[in-house]
Amino acid sequence: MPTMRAKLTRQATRFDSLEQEVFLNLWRTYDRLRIQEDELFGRFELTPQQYNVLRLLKAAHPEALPTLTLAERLVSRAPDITRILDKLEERGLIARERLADNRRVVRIGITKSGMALLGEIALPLQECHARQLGHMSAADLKQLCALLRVARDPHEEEESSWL
Amino acid sequence: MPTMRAKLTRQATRFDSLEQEVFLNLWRTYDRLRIQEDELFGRFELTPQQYNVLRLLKAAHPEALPTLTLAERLVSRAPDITRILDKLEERGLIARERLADNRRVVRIGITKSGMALLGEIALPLQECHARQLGHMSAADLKQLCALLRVARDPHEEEESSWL
DNA sequence: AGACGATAGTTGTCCAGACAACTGTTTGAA
DNA sequence: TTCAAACAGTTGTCTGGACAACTATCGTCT
Repeated sequence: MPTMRAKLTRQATRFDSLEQEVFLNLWRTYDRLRIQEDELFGRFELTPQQYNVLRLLKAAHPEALPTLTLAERLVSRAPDITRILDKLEERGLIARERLADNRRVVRIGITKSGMALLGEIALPLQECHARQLGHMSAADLKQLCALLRVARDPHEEEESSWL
Repeated sequence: MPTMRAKLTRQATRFDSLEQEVFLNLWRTYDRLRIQEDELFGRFELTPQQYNVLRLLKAAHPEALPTLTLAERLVSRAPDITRILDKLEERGLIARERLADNRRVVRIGITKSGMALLGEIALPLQECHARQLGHMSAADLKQLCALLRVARDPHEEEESSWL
C-alpha cells in the first residue's frame, strides 16, 4: 500500500512546477489520443489537419470560404495552408474559385466528392472517439472541456474564431 | 451582391459529439500553449523534445539511460530518437557510451554542459509557464491534471513509464 | 492618374516526425 | 557449435510543419 503512494510522490517531484506538470500532461494526453486519430485518418489517406479543413468546409457549405479565413479557423496553425489545399484539390475533394470582383481572393468550397468522403468517415470516426474517450462520463468530459477553455482563454485572439 | 458578407453568421459550428469537442479542445489548447514553449526553447536552439530528453537525463543523473529506455519515457513518441540524440551530442550536451558487457546497449548521460544549459533555461521557463497557465488557480490546475490522466489512462501501457 | 502601402495567397527552403528496412550483438536451442 | 531468433540502435526516405521572402491585386492619398 505505501509502495504505490511513494511511487506517485516520487513521480510528482520530477516536475519543476504544477504548471509544467499540467503542460506535460496536456502534451502527453494529446499525443496518446492523436495516435488513434492518425490511424483512422491514415486509412483514408488524410492528415488530421486535412480532415479539419473538410469539416470546416462542410460546416460552411454551401458557402465557400476565403483561404485565409479557413486557415484562421483551423485548430492548429497552418502556415502551409496553400499546400494543404493543393493536395485536397488534386484529389477533387475541394474546389477553388478566384473571385471576379476581387482577384486576390480565392474561395474554397467542398465538392460532392469531399462530402461523400466525410460521409464514409463519419461512422468509423465516431467509433474512434468512443475508443479515445468513451470511458469518461459526460460530466467529466464537459468539465475537461471547460477547464481546457479556461486554460487557453488568454491565448485566443477572439474566442469564436477557430470553430 | 452577397459576395462575402454572410460569413460571421456561421460561426456557431456544431461538433459531431462531445468526445470530438473534447479532443479538438485538447488539440487547440495544446497548440496555443505550445507556441509559448516553442518561442522559449527556440531562443536556446532546442526543440521541446530535445529539452525533454535533457530533463529526463537530469532526473536520472548521475545514472545514464539506455537509448530506448529514454525514448519510452519521452512525452511524445520518438522514432527518430537516434537523430535527436545525434544533435544533442554534437553540441556536447549529452554523452554516449557503449556498454562493454553488452555492446548492443548505448547509455546516454547528460554532460556538465547540458546541466549548465538547463540551469540557464530554468528561470525563463518558469516565466513561460506563468504566462501559459499562471491565470489558473492551483485547484483548477490539479483538477485539469487529474482529468487529463483519466482521459489517457486506457491508452498508457504502463502508468509510470513516461515520467 | 501614379505611387505607395495594405491585402491575399504562393513559393522556396529547411528541419522535424513517421515508418520501415537495415546492421551489429547476444541468447539459446538443436 | 552453429545458426536462427530476439534485441538495441541506426539509417534511408518520404511527408508535413515552420518561417520568410515573394507575386499579384486592390484601396487610397495626393
